[in-house]
Amino acid sequence: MNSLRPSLNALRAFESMARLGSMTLAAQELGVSHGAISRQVRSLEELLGVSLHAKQGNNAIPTEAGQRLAADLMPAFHAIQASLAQFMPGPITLSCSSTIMMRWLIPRIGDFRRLHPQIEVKFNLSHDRIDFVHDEIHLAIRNSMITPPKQAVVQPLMHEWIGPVCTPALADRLSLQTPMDLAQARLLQTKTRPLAWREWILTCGVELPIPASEAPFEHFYLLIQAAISGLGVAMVPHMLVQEDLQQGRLVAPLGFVKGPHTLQLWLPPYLRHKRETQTLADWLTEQMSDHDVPRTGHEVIAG
Amino acid sequence: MNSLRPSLNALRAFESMARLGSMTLAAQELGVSHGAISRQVRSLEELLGVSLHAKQGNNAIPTEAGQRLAADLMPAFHAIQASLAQFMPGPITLSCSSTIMMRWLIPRIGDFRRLHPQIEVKFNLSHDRIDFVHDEIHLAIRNSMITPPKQAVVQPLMHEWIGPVCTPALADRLSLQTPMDLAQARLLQTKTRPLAWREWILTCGVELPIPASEAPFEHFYLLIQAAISGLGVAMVPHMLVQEDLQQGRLVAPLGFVKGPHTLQLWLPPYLRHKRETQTLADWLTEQMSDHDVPRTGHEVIAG
DNA sequence: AAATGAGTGTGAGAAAAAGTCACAGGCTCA
DNA sequence: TGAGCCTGTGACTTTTTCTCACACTCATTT
Repeated sequence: MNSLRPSLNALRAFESMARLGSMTLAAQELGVSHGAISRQVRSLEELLGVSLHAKQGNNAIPTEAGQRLAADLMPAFHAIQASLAQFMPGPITLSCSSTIMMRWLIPRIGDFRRLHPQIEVKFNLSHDRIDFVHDEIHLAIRNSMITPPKQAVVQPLMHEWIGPVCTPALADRLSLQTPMDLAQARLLQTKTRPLAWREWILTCGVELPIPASEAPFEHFYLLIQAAISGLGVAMVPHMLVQEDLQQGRLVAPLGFVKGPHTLQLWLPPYLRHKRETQTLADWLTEQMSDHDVPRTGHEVIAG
Repeated sequence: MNSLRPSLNALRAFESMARLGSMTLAAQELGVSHGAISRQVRSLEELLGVSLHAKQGNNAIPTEAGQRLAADLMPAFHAIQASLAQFMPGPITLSCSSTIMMRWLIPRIGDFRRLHPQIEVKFNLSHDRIDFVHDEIHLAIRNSMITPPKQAVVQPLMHEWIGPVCTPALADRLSLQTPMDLAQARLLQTKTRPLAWREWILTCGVELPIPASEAPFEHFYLLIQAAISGLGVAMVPHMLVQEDLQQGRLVAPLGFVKGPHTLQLWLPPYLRHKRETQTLADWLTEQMSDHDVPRTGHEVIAG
């Protein structure tokens, strides 16, 4: 091989510059002065004998050749960064929706801390797609309606059981006994799951007009709080209101049915051997498995 | 990002060591002394806080953690190397079988040299799978029976027309007019295409015992030479004997049929924008297109 | 059992690479 | 037209990387 061997640092500097469209930003990202980037890029251009960037106004824009090179380098440096994640010290980060965090994880995480006091866990609140490498996330709990990043390892956690819940008083007032009795009720909604009622109605096969979307709540936990305050009937996954049902703050007179979605665990492949990550993944899987079985023998769980 | 930032050179040194299983070999690969590798690996281990290699006898073997890291780094450095290929000066390398080289390319390459005197072309003789990056190959002509590397861009070049050929004298002696007349003939074979006769027999739908494989030739061009010398009847692609047919050294009394294979051009994706590579690819495609149409209106070409 | 050969590890110092600083000069926008 | 950003660069410093030479370990041969 008579291969060209540009310095890896020069390639990284160029990649960063091309990606960020600015030497100054690249310098910040790499923790050096802008002059360092400028020199590295220039030395790379001299070695390759090609102009890789041009000054356009105040920005450094890659030329066409530069764009091609950068496009090839980007995934490579991304992969290198990812490969180091397994050795990164410090807390491991679990990404989940704020609702799961508030209503499911916080009540249970103490158990994990007790079992594994040496593993520090951080949280990232999000319910959508993420960049595992950039955001330094180790695990993510996601609804199956979100498409996972293509390299992610996806493990099923539990089926989602959904049903309408409200305060005992409201259930009484509406004399909630069949789905039809909901016609009188105020049906509460969330922005994050606008199809919740429709999905339940389809799954149950009941005849009920799909409720108009009046002032949906931003988050599931606000919706649940509203239901607890007696504002109306909420369509929620069973796992989020288990405690409220036990304590009698909420009732589910129509029970729960297996909804169309599942909860999944996403795991970036380069962390599949990191011990702490696996420990947390195993614990989550075990905890979730409690929710996966209806509490009665039937498909419908009595609230 | 509090990211760990080991030096890229240390990562490359480690990757090379892990891949080659030896610091000395890694040092040779990277053009430095073995001491340099030893230091780089040690500094990486200290930074990550993990032992990445162990001395086993006289070799440096990666630990399990080391193997995981190396497995992630390997494709990344491979990609970086590949990304540079488009800027590599010097000749472009075309890989093809020695037979295509001898009987198709050599007679025609002068035309390319005339059209593009500034593009220097080198040849790599091989008819099997290749490593584009390691062997620094820009283009490969391959039969469709070979599976391309998964990232390669594959372009069809031409259908392969196959048929039996021999000297005019032998054709006379056998009074070759129908496939059945071949029953008396000595049917020549090659190691590189043991199924040639069977494929032709199947394609034509004739009834002919598949010939026993006696002393097959190593290469197609030896087979053709044998046919020219009157040793027997060879089953060959039309493109390889075009000239011999024109000059009357060989005849094809049974014509040619479209065989089950095609010729393809393989192109590594990171070179799809290198101008010289594209120029050669276009020329090859154009030259080959002449062979893709039978010279009569029928499926069978008269020799 | 000692010698040999092939490999890795390391201290001291040399060489090379990368970076800093400070200033020059260009562009944009109000 | 001048403030605010940006990139480019000469001179110099700092950091990284490498070499060399020798120590040491292991496996194999004599």
